Amino acid sequence: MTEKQRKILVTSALPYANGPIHLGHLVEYIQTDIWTRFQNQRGHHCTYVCADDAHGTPIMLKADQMGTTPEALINQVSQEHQRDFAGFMVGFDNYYSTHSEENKHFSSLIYSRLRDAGHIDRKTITQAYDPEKEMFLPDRFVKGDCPKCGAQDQYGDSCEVCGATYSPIEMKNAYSAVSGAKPIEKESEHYFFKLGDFEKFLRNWVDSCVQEQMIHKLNEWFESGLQNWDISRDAPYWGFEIPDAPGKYFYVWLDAPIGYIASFKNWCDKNAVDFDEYWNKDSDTELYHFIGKDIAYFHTLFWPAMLEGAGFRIPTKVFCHGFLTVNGQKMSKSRGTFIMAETYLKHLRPEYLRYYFAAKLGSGIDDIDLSLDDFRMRVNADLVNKVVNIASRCAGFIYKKFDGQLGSTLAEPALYDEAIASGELIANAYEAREYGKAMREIMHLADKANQYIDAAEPWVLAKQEDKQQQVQDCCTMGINLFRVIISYLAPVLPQVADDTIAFLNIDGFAWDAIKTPLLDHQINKFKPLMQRVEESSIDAMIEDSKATLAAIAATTPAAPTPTKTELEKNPIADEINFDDFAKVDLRVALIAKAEHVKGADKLLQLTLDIGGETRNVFAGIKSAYKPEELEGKLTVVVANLAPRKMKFGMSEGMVLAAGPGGKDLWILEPHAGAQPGMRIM
RNA sequence: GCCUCUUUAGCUCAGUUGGUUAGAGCACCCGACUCAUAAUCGGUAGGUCGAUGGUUCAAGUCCAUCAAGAGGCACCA
Repeated sequence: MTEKQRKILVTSALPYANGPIHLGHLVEYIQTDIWTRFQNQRGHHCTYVCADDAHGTPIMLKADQMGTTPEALINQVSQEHQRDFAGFMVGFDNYYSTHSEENKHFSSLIYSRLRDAGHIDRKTITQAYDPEKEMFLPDRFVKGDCPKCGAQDQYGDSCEVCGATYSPIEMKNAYSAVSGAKPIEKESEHYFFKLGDFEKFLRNWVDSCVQEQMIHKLNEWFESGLQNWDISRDAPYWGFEIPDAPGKYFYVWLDAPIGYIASFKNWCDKNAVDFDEYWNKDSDTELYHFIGKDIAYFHTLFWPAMLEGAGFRIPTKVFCHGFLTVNGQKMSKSRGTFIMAETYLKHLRPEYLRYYFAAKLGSGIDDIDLSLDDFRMRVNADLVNKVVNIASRCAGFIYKKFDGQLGSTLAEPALYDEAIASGELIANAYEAREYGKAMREIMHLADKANQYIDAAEPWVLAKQEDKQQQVQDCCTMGINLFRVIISYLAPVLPQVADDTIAFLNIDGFAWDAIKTPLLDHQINKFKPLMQRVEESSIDAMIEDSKATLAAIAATTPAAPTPTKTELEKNPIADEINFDDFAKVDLRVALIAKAEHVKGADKLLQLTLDIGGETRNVFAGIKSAYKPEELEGKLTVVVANLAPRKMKFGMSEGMVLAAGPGGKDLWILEPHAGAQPGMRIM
């Protein structure tokens, strides 16, 4: 490599310390980890730091709810997070917490520098206040009825039903989601960061430092004007107290990105690295932040402005990625597709997901989809059937016939050169975060290798006494191609890479090492490097996910919710297509006869006329209707429901009714004019 | 409501600044092979590039409108 060694610091967004890591989070950590491993493999000095985002109202309240302290909560969550990241082989150089001395120091330092430079303003604002809990309420902790459409139980900032936005003060029947008390308005002085001071700087910065797609978004923000940013919160608040303002605390988003600095500083102190070289204003090191597109505002506006204003270096680039959908839809708890990292790891190997994400990731901000069937087939086909197979089919000959000794020449040097030559293309793709492109290129090489072995036919040669040398040579060729391919895949598959190092008896996978082929070299016995993804494992993971989430829901204390809409009590079922609906044959039915059933507490026996056919149906509506109220009326029946044998006879259909039960039960009745037997569509 | 992104073969995705018969992998079907974790190799087949208009000698590629999906709209985290 002619390139000089770069010094790079990368970060992933700090996960919030009030919940577990799920597969959506992992898109980012895996993306960043692959990039970091790639850079180091290339011989650069790339450091990857992260931390838990450990402050804010939600953590304070959750700890309160659980009867513990915020410190205890964030310590526990931090351990879980680190366990999950380690499980997915996300190799942070340092994983820290925003609740640290370093972070307190840098938060105060940056704040004071901004204040001294005149970038901090103070203003008194009116906010919702919970008189019972004696605390100010963030908008999302106020609930009530939408002032525009009247929808019940909406959040304090916007209505999910009509889409209106408003202030919690405007809501009707507002209540605190914390205590249930009626919030009052209360004034308080807040501290503001004057983002507008940096507009010119930011407009400049943006052009070179974010993806093209993000520039549109940022321009939109510029057009609508940069507003001052409220960076203070009143006690009680879980965070750092503002140095010159007792009772005021830094808003969690002020100290969160500073956590990048703090985590790095913590690592520098432990490893005797020069912190200033990386963070001084004139630093020539590189700094990259990998983030989700949802937090772009903070990382592309507030964050560079804060750094600029406080005299630190600014990020080289901010890389945004999209969100994860599962089977084409948002992750869903009821569908079992809201999969926690921990749950995944109980059933599947982390590298499967690392590869699948890599195969789908590009440099853009598009969402990526985890299609579980595709996941299984893709991983099996690419990694097991293609890549690992190369070693598997060559190693046996080398080990059995030649004592594990590779030959002294490459049978097909042109093919090897071609594989080496594509390294540049692959490296460029990794560098540009076009992992999908890199994976395609690598798989193309794997195809070439399998084609080569097929054409060389070592299994035929092996049967001929005078062709033994050719067997050794062509398998040596195959093993060398395998080594090249695994070298290219090493950032994505760290464990496979390590196992391959042991198998091939080599030092490692420095990027340029493969330029020298492995000849006259002793290798070890081949052990399967990766097993197939089984459909049953995926099914088990989904089931486990559902069970895990149900268990969590059961142990989480319900927040006070005075009123619930019908939809909240009983959410709409998963979407079906028309064909699914058409399977249900609904018919207008005339209740020809209705009578009590002897010995039944809840049932009425109905004789239904569905136009030329009568049905006997037992309906559990005795608590709400008298037989004489029903006779002669029309209703709706599911006509193709399988008959069910009941204690009192066969029930040949089901009458449709709504309501929770008891007296509150209402059967459906079509408008006048409908005729028995008509199909309802 | 405003905005961003996505929509290409059954599935998952590529398609550079608009230019000859739209590509890959997987799945399917046919054939070959048996070294390999029932892997591999060859071949066939499969698309009016979300819809409708428009610009152009020429559009998957540009413009407009519409539809579907994901997401954002900061003083929420």
